[in-house]
Amino acid sequence: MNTLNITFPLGRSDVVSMLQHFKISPTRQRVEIAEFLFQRPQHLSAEKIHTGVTGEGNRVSRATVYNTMGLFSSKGVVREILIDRERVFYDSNTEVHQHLYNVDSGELTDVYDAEVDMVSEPELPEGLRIIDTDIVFKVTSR
Amino acid sequence: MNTLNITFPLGRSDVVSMLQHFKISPTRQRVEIAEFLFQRPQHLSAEKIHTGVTGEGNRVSRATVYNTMGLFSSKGVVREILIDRERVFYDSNTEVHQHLYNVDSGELTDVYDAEVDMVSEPELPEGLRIIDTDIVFKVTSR
DNA sequence: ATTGGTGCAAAGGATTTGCAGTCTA
DNA sequence: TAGACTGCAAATCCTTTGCACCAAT
Repeated sequence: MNTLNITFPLGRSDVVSMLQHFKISPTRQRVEIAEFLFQRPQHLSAEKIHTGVTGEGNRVSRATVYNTMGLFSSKGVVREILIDRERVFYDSNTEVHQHLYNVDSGELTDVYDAEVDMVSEPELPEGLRIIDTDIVFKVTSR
Repeated sequence: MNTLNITFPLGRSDVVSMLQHFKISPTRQRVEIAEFLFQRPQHLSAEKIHTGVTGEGNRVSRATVYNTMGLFSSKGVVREILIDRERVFYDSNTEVHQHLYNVDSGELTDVYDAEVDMVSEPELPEGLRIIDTDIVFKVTSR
């Protein structure tokens, strides 16, 4: 996966070059969405993104948020996380890392423990290649 | 996680004792659903389960399928898999294993490579314990 | 002009919920 | 009889889609 080293937060010009790096034309809406996403590493739902971006005084439709996040995911700008039954989360943290999901609270946090990287890849059928490895530790306090 | 060694397929009496083992009262619907699930290790959506069970001549409502699968998941009878944006899958394979998800076809297959088990667990905040570790390798043929 | 991008509202579809009826201890 | 369970249909709510308008090359 084509990732970048990011120093949060990213300013407007950083965001623009990032989008160009991923061959995405930096329209106003996309830049505003990306700026919001890369203020810090975070896990956001489409709705949160929409609220956040419009809350900053920008005008972006819900449909465009979905379009844009679909585009960003497919290009590798963000990572799609499917953990919560309710909705999709988008992870603005592009570093290699894993997730801790608290099933009681729904809270999702990052894990960086180096040892996890030792996971060896499975035998793959001909012609297939791994594009992403998702590791989620489900935890409870009960 | 409280798992059992299962030899597929499970017959009605096996299913009944399994449910009792998990402290689930074996109603007619639950037994029929479990029988369908444990014919073989498989990944099924709620809709597929409903179609399959009623197709065998049993009468179970969609709501009961959802109720039952929620109950089975919470008790550890099956494992919930959230990979497909569209719907939840339930895994009747309770052995420790990982998944290969073909993003092109949506196909989900099991992985048993022993090496993957070497994954070490992350440092956990006080009072939390891991109840499940999900590892998904996303693959493509493109 | 053509292509790509956006916005709005409606549609779609999986899952949940309310509630009445049913079974069972 | 109480409590657990089920079924039906309506409601919910995230996400997608159809389509008209706008922007940029």
